Amino acid sequence: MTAGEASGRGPRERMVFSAAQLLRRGGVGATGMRDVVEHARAPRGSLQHYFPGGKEQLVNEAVQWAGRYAARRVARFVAALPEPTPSGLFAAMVHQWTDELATAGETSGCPVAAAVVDRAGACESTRKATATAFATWTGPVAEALADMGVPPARAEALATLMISAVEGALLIARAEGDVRALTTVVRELGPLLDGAVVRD
Amino acid sequence: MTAGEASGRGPRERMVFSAAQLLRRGGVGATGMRDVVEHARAPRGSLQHYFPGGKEQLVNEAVQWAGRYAARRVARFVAALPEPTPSGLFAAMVHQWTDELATAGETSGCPVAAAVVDRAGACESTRKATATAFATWTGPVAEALADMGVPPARAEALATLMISAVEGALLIARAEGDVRALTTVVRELGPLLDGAVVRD
DNA sequence: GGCCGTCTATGACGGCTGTCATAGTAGCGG
DNA sequence: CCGCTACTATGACAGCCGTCATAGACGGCC
Repeated sequence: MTAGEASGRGPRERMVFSAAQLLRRGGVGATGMRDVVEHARAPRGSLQHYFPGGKEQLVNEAVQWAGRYAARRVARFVAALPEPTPSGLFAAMVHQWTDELATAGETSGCPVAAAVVDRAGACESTRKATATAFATWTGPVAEALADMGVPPARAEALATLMISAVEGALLIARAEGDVRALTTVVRELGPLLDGAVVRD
Repeated sequence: MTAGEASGRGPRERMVFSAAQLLRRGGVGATGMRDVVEHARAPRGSLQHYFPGGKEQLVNEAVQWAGRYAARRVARFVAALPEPTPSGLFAAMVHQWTDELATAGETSGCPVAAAVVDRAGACESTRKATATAFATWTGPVAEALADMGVPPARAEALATLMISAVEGALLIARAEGDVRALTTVVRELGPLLDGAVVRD
């Protein structure tokens, strides 16, 4: 979700991308439509053209985009891992955020989490969008675990645990302005994850 | 954080309580000052009297209150546990939310998480308030683990892991409208927690 | 009674928000 | 050149927000 991710694309995709970006730092309330347009360097008039459903639609698409993005990341991690282990995958997933906090000194959060916090109770369509986003994120993780030798039944559960831990630790890390919680979670959860692998 | 928690108290404490309550469901943006006053059945004029620092102060106090509340809960769990084990404590912590979702069919989230998502990047004082809230929550948990036989060095780390897992699973549960993530996390993390106990 | 500190009441203000109405331009097939 | 579709431009609107100014009520204490 770094910069340059959406250059060359059409204005529509740039707006979705920018919305996700802005959601990460201030939540739904602090993310104005005008801000999105400006951040995406898109024409303002295009808003009502591409997103007749208004802010709700834009937020929903941003959330779904984030889900697909996370899934893509996982796939890339798995492909790049020298010798794939569950703890290695988990470390790679977390590393993305520790890096960001280390370089920028301040983290943005997860756009899906922001949508849940701000809209889950008020807007059913957005709630569903966040649910599918988590699902499209959990899927590849569970699949990767299964490929590493984790029994399929447990792979799904462990994937949920991994994502829960990441999201929670990210909250704490943002609060503390420090990567401590993220690194702690990686260290403590690693052995458990690797222990679920069944040698064959 | 159930109803009746703040009856009989002065209007000031009622407003802090109500703020925390409202933060849980819609985040900071959706929580208006007028809403807080109405929810607390407090006089509107008292706002600028008790909270001259405005919304920022009110949110900060609500967050700190939530931290103390969570710590109190943990202490009560520990006292009530028949035979104290780390997994038992963790299950009790999570049970509070599964209960709420089961009865109400819809969960509110954690006010501290809401404050982080909506204000961590914009308001330094609120960010610090969330950090101390997490700290006052983690403290009793780590202490309880140490009392159960977990080496103090690991107790702190495991407490962070537990709270991370709860917060993350709560996000997923709200998104899915289902307790699945919460129960999964309890089941998968339990053995790891109990395994950290050093018999003497 | 007069004063004062604590608390409450109420209306107004400026600013920002999402949304919409209306009009305009660009490009293309005919 | 016409007409059509896709896209953009811009200003206005109603509504809500947090904040503040001002003034009133209550109660104790000299």
